[in-house]
Amino acid sequence: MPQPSRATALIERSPFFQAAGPAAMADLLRPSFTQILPRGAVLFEEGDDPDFLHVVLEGRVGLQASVPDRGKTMVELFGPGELCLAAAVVLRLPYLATAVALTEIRVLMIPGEVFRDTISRSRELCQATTELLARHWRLMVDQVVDLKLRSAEDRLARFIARRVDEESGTGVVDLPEPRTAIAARLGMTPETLSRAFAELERKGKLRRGPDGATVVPDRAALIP
Amino acid sequence: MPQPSRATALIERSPFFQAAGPAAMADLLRPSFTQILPRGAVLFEEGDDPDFLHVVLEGRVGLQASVPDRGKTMVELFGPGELCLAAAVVLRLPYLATAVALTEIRVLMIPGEVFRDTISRSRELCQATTELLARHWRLMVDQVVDLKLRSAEDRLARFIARRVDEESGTGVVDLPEPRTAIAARLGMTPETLSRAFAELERKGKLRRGPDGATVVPDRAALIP
DNA sequence: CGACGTCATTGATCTGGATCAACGCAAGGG
DNA sequence: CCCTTGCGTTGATCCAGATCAATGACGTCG
Repeated sequence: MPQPSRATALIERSPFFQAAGPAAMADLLRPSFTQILPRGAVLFEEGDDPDFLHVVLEGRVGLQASVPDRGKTMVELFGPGELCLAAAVVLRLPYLATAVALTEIRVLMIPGEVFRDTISRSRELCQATTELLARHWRLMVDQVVDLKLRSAEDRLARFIARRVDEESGTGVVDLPEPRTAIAARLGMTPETLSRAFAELERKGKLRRGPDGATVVPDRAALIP
Repeated sequence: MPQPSRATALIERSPFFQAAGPAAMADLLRPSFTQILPRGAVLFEEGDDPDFLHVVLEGRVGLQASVPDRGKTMVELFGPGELCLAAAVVLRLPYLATAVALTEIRVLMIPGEVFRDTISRSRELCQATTELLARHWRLMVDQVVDLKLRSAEDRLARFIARRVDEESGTGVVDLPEPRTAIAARLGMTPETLSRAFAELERKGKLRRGPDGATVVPDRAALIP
């Protein structure tokens, strides 16, 4: 059995598993396992049936949607502690997007059947799921508002500011996912992303750290 | 008691109340009431606490978000049978958008406390809510993909096509909400919306009916 | 009934970001 | 060690859609 202790340590903190309660959590974890996948690996593809609920333990996963003739975009990025695509699993409906590992990742795989069974036994888990989906809905609302009302530069600034919170404290953020993925998530081309970075640096809102790391001198100045 | 029969008739069909089951439905409806509001009325405002869960019975409600200095957009439109903003009610968190009546409307008002109590008593209702939110999340994903990958004209075409389904059958769609609201929902200006309509008519994908109604000769030809 | 405010349409112009095109530079791979 | 191959950056140009401006079509109210 590959390090169940590390997996639980990471997810115990997450508000979702907190709300689900220890009993349901144990039920979910018993038949689950973790997997390590290289950058570029595909967790599942558009049209697949949702056999597993994936919980990101390390690295980043991107949810990629595509439209024939019009290319692909990144709908959402998931980091450590986040579950991707509860929606499809809950609805027992095929995924409508593809999940790709944007870095090397460690994921917890919870069998879909187990998740659905546990939901219909545990009231806490059901409510935790409801709240999780409610939060996810709000995130998508934010993204829609961003796309409709904010400029490319503002979108990038806010994206980085959110990462500062997550890694709370030091103004050093790392953006381990490829630029193309960030650009797609923010609804712009890699070229525009590159220019937005340059502009934020020029304005002193950002500095380029020693390795590739991004340094935010003043988080408040970043959010427009 | 103001026509409870008409209210139930309308919502009994909705997949949400179907899934919730008759018992939970009755619990929800007993302390609820309907209200009739004129176009332009505000159901709740950004920052308000969610005291009610609103179910649209007739007319259209728009969910409007605003960003200081950058104006407002319409995040989503809700029609008959749809519940707006389960998310805030579930999370007991202030609304992050404003709901406006885009036409004269009839809404069912379910007290937030009642909804939350019933959820924690009825497994079916909890699961129905989870599935509702999962579907809503998917709708927002669709909207994000639309905004990122499709042209203004395509977005309008798809918007109308969806209405054809809802009113299934005749190719006559009515768009009772003001053009400005549709434009905002689709992420474009009223001017661009107007030109998109003109272009679809020019291509024969749309015809202007006797009154202001929109006629779709061939739904399949509309979806790009 | 006429004045006015609101909203849709149409035309002319402007611009943010896309597209097209090099180029630099690290990481494999022979 | 050199030669790919794939990203990210930078520069030049283009275009979908925004913005600005004017006109028309209704309702509503004095």
